[in-house]
Amino acid sequence: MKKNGISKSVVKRLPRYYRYLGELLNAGVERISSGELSKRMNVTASQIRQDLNNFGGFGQQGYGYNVRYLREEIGKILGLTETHNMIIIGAGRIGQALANYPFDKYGFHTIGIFDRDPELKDMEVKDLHVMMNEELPSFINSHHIDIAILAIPKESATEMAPFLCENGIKAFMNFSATDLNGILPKDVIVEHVHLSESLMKLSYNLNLKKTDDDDVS
Amino acid sequence: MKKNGISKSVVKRLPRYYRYLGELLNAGVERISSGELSKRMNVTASQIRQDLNNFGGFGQQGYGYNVRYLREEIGKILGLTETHNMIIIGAGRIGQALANYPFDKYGFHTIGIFDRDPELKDMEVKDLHVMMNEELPSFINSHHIDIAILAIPKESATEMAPFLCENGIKAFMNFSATDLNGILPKDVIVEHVHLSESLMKLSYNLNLKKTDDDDVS
DNA sequence: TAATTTCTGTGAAAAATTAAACAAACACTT
DNA sequence: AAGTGTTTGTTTAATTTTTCACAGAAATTA
Repeated sequence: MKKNGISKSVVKRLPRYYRYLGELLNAGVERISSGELSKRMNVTASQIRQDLNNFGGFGQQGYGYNVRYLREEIGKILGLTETHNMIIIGAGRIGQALANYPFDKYGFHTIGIFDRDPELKDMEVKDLHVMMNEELPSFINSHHIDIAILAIPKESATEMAPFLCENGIKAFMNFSATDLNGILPKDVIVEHVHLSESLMKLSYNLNLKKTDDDDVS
Repeated sequence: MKKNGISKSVVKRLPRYYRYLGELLNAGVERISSGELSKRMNVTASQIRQDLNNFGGFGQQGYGYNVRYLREEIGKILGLTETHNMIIIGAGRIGQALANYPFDKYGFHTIGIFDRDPELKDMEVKDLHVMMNEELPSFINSHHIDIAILAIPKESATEMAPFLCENGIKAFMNFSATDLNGILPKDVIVEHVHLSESLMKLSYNLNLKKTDDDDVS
């Protein structure tokens, strides 16, 4: 559950703090108290203070937190001070959409997009040209890749992920409907985006509300 | 945190059980014990049994769980026995990708896709034609819509979401970089997919590993 | 500059989540 | 048909997460 003393629950909340602080900064807000931030974010002030104090004391009694400074510090914690190179595996609609998504804003740069379908070879996606999977090893070898985004079906993903690991990839953002369980070295990092499962959660809550409403009537 | 006695943590795991059971079913596995499933899923057998027993006793001592039956029951709990109609707001790359995503497999049908850009009007997306936002109220009124997928920037989302609520939408899958905090009726359900934040979590873990590795050397 | 207010950092309490343990129920074997 | 082994449902314990509470530090005010 924990790694390096920081719990997953805390880490999950950091990007959200980062986002809210960015919005405050844009709005010209210079300082903010945990109490005020808690109101905006709908969490307890105590949780904000506890979360931040996992990494150090960024605030000052009687003053609160300096928005710009705190945001920068969280950025450092999240590793956003350095840029990350990414490749996208799969040049279908999802892959293309992700290639055009403004991840660059946070230093995540897509520098290659790959597919196995020869029909797609050289197709222009954003400012890139689709390459073939065969070209992956040499491309990975000649560029520093931090993250591979898997925008392919699960059958391909279970095949490609270990292959990519063998070629040096250490982190994945996985859009396929599999957990890649047991097929990757344990030090490889995977972040899952399971879209169907998000919808199922939504469906559960809809279902629940319907039942509750029925009870009332 | 809880609603109807079932905790969010449990609900979050249900779709994953559902997925694994589907795979087992496809593999022709008729029955499974919590112990065996726990090995495959990398969770404790105790947690599986606890989770399931929130909804009833689906297993049998000395036998385990019937895969098909358990999957069906979880499907019922998740509300997958009935179909859900969805509309997609935003016909950009993300919207188009989602329109073509195989959500139908689980009963989620996209029956309309909308944009505000007149250039996109009538553009064909999957088997649909892009409609203009102005047509939303009448469309919602004449169709039963369960879920609206927000595939638009945050500025548009904060504008469209309340508007859609006024027109009867009760649930959102939100891809924009906002929580829609405080602008929606409290009974409206929102499921967020924050792609940038997923990458930030990944970045955090990469950063952490790098630091750990440095410590070792 | 003294008084008052604000607000953090932190230790302790409460709540929630996860894991362990085991009795009872059933399946399977001989 | 009795005995053995398996596996659930459930209670109890451990752990984790969240909230509470407040001393003390700094800012602001008078």
